[in-house]
Amino acid sequence: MTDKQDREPFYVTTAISYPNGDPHIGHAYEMIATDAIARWKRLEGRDVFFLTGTDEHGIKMVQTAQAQGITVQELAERNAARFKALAGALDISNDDFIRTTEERHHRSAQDLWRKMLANGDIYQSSYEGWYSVRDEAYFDESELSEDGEGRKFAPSGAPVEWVVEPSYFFRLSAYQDRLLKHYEDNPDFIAPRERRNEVMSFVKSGLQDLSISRTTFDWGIPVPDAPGHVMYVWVDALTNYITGVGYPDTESESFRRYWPADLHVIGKDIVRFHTVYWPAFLMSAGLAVQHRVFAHGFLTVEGKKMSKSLGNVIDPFALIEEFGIDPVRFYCLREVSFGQDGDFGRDKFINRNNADLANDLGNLAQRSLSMIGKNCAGVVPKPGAYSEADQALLTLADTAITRASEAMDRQLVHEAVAALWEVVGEANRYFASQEPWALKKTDFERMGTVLYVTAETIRRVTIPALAFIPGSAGKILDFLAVSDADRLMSDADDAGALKPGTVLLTPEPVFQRFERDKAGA
RNA sequence: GGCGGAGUAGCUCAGUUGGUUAGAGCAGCGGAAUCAUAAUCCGCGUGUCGGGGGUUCAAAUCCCUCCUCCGCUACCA
Repeated sequence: MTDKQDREPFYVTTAISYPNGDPHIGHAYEMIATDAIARWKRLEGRDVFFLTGTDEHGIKMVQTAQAQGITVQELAERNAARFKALAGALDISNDDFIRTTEERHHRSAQDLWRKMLANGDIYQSSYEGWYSVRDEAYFDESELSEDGEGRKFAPSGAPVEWVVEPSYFFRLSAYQDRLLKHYEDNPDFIAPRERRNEVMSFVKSGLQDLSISRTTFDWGIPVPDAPGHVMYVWVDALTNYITGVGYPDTESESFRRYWPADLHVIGKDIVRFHTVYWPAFLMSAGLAVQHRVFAHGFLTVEGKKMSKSLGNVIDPFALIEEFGIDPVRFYCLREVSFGQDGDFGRDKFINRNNADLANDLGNLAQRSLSMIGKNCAGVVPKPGAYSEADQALLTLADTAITRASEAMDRQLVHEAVAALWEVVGEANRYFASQEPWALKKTDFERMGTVLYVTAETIRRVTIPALAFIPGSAGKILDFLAVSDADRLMSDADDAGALKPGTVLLTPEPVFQRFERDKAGA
């Protein structure tokens, strides 16, 4: 591997999670998908910086803490630790975990504020609206209901009153044209495509200035030189992406190296914040805009929306406990079209695990490698001349790897996985049709060639699979005696890198199979 | 309401410069094989391609209309 400085940097982030509750499968999903992208880029030899973290300020944290009878600091500590633990439990390869309550982040957000202020984009005015004290939130007139006496109520049923609150505003209206031009000039800025259309029509419809400070609570980053004001959480939260690489020290090595980010992976619900507000803030502060935002969909559970009241919230820790990390990762990456909504269903999960992992890949590795173990003394056989069938399989591996790479460049993770597994399926057909167990008696040398081609194909497919199922793919590569240094995409591309004569380890089953429940939900 | 997207086998979907018998994976049924984690391989689908109308020699693929679902339509994140 070459020196870090010689490799092209790639900076990727998840959205930071709001830790006013326990992490659920949706948080896990975003981490897993982003991790797959980060790992893939590392396999390609890029110098990856992968950031995730928690967004700990804002009114909801205060409310949740109150409800639980603890301080908001205690709540933040406790839950941020759980999110951090989740990343660990999922084998996420993040390089840093940022918390917005950290001092480095306060400095960063305040500096960004000052830059926007200096640029003339922040001014003081007042925010007026219908405010519900109980909800501690403003509501639009259209959301309110009215009783017979002209009193208005929030959707929650709480009474609202007209409140005028002093607030700082960001001159978002001034950025409409620049944003539109940015979208036009950078057609890949927002993905998937549908999201781009939505954002553009939103911006075209006209932008109003944004209220970016609050005075009704103090759990936030203080606005510089403005006692009583804390920053609107989104100003604070979005800034994490630059804090994570060293802002406000724009001359730091990491900032210069990694900013602007190559990719922000986010949920579809926060597209606007990332594609309208965030680039506008950056432009205002004189910073480069991130290259791309990809919005993923949401997961339902057994076809139903996840909710506390339905009691169908999936605890990712429990899931990993029951099935292991890689099956969970694989399901999220393979079963869901990245960018669209998906469903987590127990039967579907088990089917996917059994079919693709245990039966197809796991068993293929087991049957071929154990034949090498038993018939070739555990040493990679030397292949003879390739037959048409051999060549076809080897060529398919080539094209699949290429297709997978192209898909990953567009974050079509599910397509990348599918491309690789097409090879696995074909390798099984190849193995069955070549019948090496029969060749053992009739043409021992030919058997060796078939086993070699199969093992080599497994090697070439398993290297890219490290991005998706790092633990299990790593085990298979261990059996193949592939050293850590030889597990890059360039090695997968290198047909024939598996050297005859290499002593292999005795293979063991890598994947488990699971029984489907009798009670099919 | 406005703008946008979608409706293809039980499930998830592929399939638009319109053109051979509309495909894949999973699930299901039958068979083969035995190297392997009872894994694998082969075979099996009379699908109104949402409904209706139209253009065309020819439409899942173009036009019109209707139905259904979804997203966006700003300051809780």
